[in-house]
Amino acid sequence: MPVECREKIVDERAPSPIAAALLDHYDTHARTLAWRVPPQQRKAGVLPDPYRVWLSEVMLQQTTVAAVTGFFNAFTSRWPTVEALAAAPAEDVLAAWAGLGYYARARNLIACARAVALDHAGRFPDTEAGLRLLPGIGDYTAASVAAIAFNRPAAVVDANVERVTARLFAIETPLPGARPQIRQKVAHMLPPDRPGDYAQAMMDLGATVCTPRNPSCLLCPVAEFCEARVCGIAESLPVKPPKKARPQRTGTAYWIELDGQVLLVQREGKGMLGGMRALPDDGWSARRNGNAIEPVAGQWTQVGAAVAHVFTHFSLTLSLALYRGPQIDKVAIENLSGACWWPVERIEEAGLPTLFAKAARIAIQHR
DNA sequence: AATCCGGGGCG
DNA sequence: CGCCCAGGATT
Repeated sequence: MPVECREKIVDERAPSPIAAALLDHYDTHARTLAWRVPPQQRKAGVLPDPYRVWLSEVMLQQTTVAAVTGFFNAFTSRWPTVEALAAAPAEDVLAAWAGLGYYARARNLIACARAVALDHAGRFPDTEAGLRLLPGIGDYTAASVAAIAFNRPAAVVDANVERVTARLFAIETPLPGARPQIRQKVAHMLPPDRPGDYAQAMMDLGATVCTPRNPSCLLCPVAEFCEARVCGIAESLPVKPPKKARPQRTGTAYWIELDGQVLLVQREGKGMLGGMRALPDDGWSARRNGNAIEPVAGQWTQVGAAVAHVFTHFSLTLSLALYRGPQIDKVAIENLSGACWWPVERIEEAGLPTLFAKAARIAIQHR
């Protein structure tokens, strides 16, 4: 075999100096997070509980660490194992998820926990491919659980890693087109002995140093390797596609209270806020305004203060109407699909998504 | 490849 | 106020 060829092979297997610098920095600057094992144990080679890694990763999908931490602690206190979560009533899990958003995650979380408990004897698959087959686990989450919980050499690419990598290699191709190239760079740098720490080191760097705006290049452990910094274009990377305008919609929610109880409904299993408890409303959606038709005949009071709420792809101005009588038949109104009466004093426990929690708060002030 | 799906925090 | 975030499922 020619020497050049052998050298090339050896060169490709040489540890990436970037990964080495990242890991050194991680060893002294890793964030302390609720789902991580303490530094002492981590340095001793102790891996985190796959259940906790999976739960944290699902919660962290498009969601910040600050928003997740409280929910993670509440979930793991209440359901310490995947078997416990699998055995929980779905409505309890959905209610516990209320306020965290992207409720399909909660529905998939339940399905995944039950699949692991029933089909895998309570053990998460320890490979990327095995994990990828479970509900709610896509490319990113499969790679991250495989790397972090099982130390598998998986390329973990989230928004942090995309940003760090796009800057390190001055990749000016707009996302998502740049993803294959980014993924290849991440895989190429991957240190075979510490895939989990490497993934978390990249994410920590993106979260604390290589931030979207005002990156702290002076504090960056890999600044000397960063092509974007040399070019002075770090802050402009990665290039993202232009955002679409958000339509403005209007709708109405209805507060029907009788004997200290308020009428709630359960929303359809799919779509907006799917499966969640809610106030009855007039059918507003991202596509159209609500029809403002009251669910039952009677006297209604319009509350002046409406709820302004911003979703990912539209903004909603939600009006609120309070039922003022005459006294209605409790049984009759339960014909509304998924209707149930809920004690007003315990409204916090109903598991209302934030939009309806806001509306309920205003209704209680005005009743 | 596009679109749909929450909510909060930050500059 | 706009931008961002440990993305996945569906079409």
